Amino acid sequence: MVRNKVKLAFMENNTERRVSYRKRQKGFLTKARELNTLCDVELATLVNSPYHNELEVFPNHKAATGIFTKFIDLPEDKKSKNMKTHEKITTKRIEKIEKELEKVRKENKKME
Amino acid sequence: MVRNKVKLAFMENNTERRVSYRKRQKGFLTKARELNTLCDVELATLVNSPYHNELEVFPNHKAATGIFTKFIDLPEDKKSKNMKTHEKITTKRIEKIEKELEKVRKENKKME
DNA sequence: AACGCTATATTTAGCCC
DNA sequence: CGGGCTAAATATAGCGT
Repeated sequence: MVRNKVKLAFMENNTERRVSYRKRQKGFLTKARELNTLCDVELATLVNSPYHNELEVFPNHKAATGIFTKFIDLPEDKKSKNMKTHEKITTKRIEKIEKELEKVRKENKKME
Repeated sequence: MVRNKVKLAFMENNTERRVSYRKRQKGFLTKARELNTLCDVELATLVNSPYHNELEVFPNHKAATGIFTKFIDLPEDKKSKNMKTHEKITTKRIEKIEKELEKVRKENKKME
């Protein structure tokens, strides 16, 4: 992502991975905070890594628990009110992801 | 964050907010994916917004449910200082094993 | 191991269609 | 509205301490 591009794959070097983790974890939380504040959406994240003792939770333990609980308890049928619409959305999302995947693959090839 | 800086506050303009949301949501998921892949940590996110019908879940419904459940079920006493010490020991052990793993990997590469 | 620095890669606000 | 473009802001890999 800088100086040299980094291939999107597990970083095998322990030291580098740890340093990268610390930096990226910080950036990730910043992005979460920005999205949350600017657009006022319900957002929670959870990171469990061997690099810190406690879990990294956003925005905080209580709020995250609330959001997660609501998600887990969500009955199956609530997840697709209208199957056709649901399928359409899913298809679109898959197309998007496939495009991104293709992009990433091309980028990775370039770097080799 | 570009052209003009944006104040870290709720965007009052509906259209701008929606556009910003779409862009930032995409960026946020990318960052989650990168952190997850590069550092191989247990990571889950959940975004519920009025801008899309479904919840945005990372990495997927099943994995997220698992991670969230584990988090919610975590008993209070697991957060005690004793536990932290224990976790520290575990972390150290993991570090040791990882170093060994790295060593082995290097040796394997040499042999290729 | 953790920090600070900086050169680049990446993200994204403001526009245009 | 949703997609594409681009300039400017940010994030971060590699390196020195």
